Amino acid sequence: MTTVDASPLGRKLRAFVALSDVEFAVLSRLHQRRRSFAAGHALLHQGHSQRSAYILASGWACSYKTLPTGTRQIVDFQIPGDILGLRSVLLQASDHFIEALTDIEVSEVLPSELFEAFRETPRLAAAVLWAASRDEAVVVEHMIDIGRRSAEERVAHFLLEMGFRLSLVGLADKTGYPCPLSQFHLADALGLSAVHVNRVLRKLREDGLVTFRRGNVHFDDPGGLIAFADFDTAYLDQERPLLQ
Amino acid sequence: MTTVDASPLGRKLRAFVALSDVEFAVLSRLHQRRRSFAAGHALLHQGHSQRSAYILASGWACSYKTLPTGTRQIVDFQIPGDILGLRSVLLQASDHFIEALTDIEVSEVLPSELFEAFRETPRLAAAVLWAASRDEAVVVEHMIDIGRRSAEERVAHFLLEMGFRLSLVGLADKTGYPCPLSQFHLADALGLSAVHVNRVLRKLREDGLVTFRRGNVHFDDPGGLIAFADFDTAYLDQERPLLQ
DNA sequence: CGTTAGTTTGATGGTCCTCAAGCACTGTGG
DNA sequence: CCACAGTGCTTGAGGACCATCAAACTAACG
Repeated sequence: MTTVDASPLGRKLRAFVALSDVEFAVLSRLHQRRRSFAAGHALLHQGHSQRSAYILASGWACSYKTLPTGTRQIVDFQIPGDILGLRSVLLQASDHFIEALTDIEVSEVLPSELFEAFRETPRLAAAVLWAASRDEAVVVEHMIDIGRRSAEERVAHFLLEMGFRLSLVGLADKTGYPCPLSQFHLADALGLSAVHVNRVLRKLREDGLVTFRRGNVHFDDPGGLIAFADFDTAYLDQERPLLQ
Repeated sequence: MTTVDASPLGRKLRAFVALSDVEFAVLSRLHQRRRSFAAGHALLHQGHSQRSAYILASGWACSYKTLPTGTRQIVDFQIPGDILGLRSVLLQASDHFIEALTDIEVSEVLPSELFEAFRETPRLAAAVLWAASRDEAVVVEHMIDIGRRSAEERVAHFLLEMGFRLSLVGLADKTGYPCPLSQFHLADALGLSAVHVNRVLRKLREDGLVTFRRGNVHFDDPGGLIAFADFDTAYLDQERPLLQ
């Protein structure tokens, strides 16, 4: 059972359902096939039909789509405890790319194993559906960022969101977190140009709100930043299990 | 069984799993509690904890979030066959609003019924997860629209997407479809101002690509529009059931 | 026939993009 | 030990795209 206890995914799912011993065991089995990938490795190609999903154990990844013009849109970043490629198991073909941003460790899950696990323990299916819903909520908030917030609010909101998500798996505290993203990554995620991201980061730093530098995010004025970005954790919240 | 056969949701889910008689019966049961709402009725309030999900039988709805500045971002439009408020059943509280755009008919589904259905027929859970994944793919494409496409491409892409989705439930053909949206709706969905939407629609009409007027979308040059918008149906596709 | 919601068009300006060039840091090979 | 390249960061100048403000117009409806 320690395997699951130690896994970020187990921790996440337990926030939604109180998992029984049997369900724990089934979840453990999904963690069997451990693999490592180097930074830059593509786990999933747009347009290919896909065999596996992955549970991210350590490192950062990102999912993105590309346009014929060569620009790309990063849809979301994945951190430990997140499931990679769930959608591409269920849909016919992958409609996006997934790439390791750092060296990562994952558990590979075959579609058959996933469906078999659902068949055995429907509550686990509900829990995975919950996790997928939460991911969608993140994507939606991301869309609000791009559609209706100014560049400055957008960057502030995004840095806070990643901080909150990382803190749920013990990878951030209130002062900040290590962050492997370049300004180009931020630009591609937030629908901005890298040049403008740079200017915005400078502004936020000069205003004493947040410092993004040398692979680290430091919240200089957490309260001020939260107020400025209108950051509300409701869409990320998980206070107590919903299903007993 | 005719109930399910006739329901747009049944049609949608059968594209993913070949449903057995038992699964059909469970799905029928979810359609029992039929209700009607008038245009403008709010089915779901941001911040409230939610009791029910709804399966949309007829009419249009939309989900959106609001910002303190008073602006709003429409996340997606729902058409017959779509599930409303699934996320708010699973997450603690609703993080968005859902509103009827036209008079609508829905089947109300209580969370307990949904979980019970999952327990009885895990394949139905997988099918619902598939439907949720597809909805997320739509939201993601929507994000690409806002983040990386010009206003003109964005409007063109959106009109094509709705056409394709509607055609899957028999509410559109290649020449166009009836559409209850105002230019304000388009603006709120696409991250534009209503004034600019108007100018873009005029341009698309003058270029002979598509006409949006008096509650109707008419594709004047479907091929040209698809090319212009770089529209690829991959993310919406459902050619054959994945699970036999 | 007044009211209201939605559409259309014009004028002005701000946000953010693009292009361009210089800087800082890191690792590599001569 | 020092070019040198590569990657990412920084700053400037000019301009495009789209927002905002404002006002007239149309259609529907009581």
